[in-house]
Amino acid sequence: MGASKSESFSVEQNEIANLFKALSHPARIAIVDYLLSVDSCICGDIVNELPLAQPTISQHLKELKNANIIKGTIEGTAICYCINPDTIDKIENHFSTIGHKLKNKCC
Amino acid sequence: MGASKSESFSVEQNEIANLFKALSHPARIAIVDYLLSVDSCICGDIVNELPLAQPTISQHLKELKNANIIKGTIEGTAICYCINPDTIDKIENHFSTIGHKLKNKCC
DNA sequence: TTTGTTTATCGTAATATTGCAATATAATAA
DNA sequence: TTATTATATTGCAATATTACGATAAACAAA
Repeated sequence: MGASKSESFSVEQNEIANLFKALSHPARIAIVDYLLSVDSCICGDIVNELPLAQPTISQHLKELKNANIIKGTIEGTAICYCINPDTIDKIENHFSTIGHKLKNKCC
Repeated sequence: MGASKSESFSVEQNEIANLFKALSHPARIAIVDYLLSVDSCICGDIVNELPLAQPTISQHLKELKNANIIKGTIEGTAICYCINPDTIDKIENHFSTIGHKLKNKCC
């Protein structure tokens, strides 16, 4: 035992939990912050922006890509990453729904 | 090696990552879902609602409490948990900010 | 007091995550 | 072709998370 009992929960609950898991590390938050801070989507210097080794950043980028939080397209020799607005919308909607449900309660 | 290099990132980045970490497990999403589904905040039967042992649920509740996502107040012999709207607001604002930043870009 | 009920903590095994050196891959430039 | 540059993958050690049985703590009821 020790593994997450994900099969005991709904597909939706697992999906949203996986989205949050992708954002649950400060390095990945920093990557998202950086992608938002540059004007265009053309990047390829994330490695120089973060205090982590290249393989580590590559791994974090992979997790963000798997969760559909960022998209990467090949741009010559570099890869151009940018944020996937659809996924951001999805998370926004999740919290907007929670917010509405909370208004019908007192706490 | 192995441990997260959280000290390399900003306080804000660590804070928001910790919020997401608290929500990055389907059991904790299920707990939040359940708290939203009951009409009042009076609960104490979460253990019967989830397919996990009581110590495991107690541990998940503790993590949600530490992240300020839920609040617990003693209600006689049971404990009454409810969602902390301030923290939900905080996360909503985070994504609303991201949404606005994204509108100034093309992807 | 004793009993039952509810929640928390301890201890531990199974599993997952994190970080990086070494290496591989892919594409361009010389 | 041979560099050079950018990114990905592999392998592994360190650490963190997850789950739960056993047990404790707190408290109301009998």
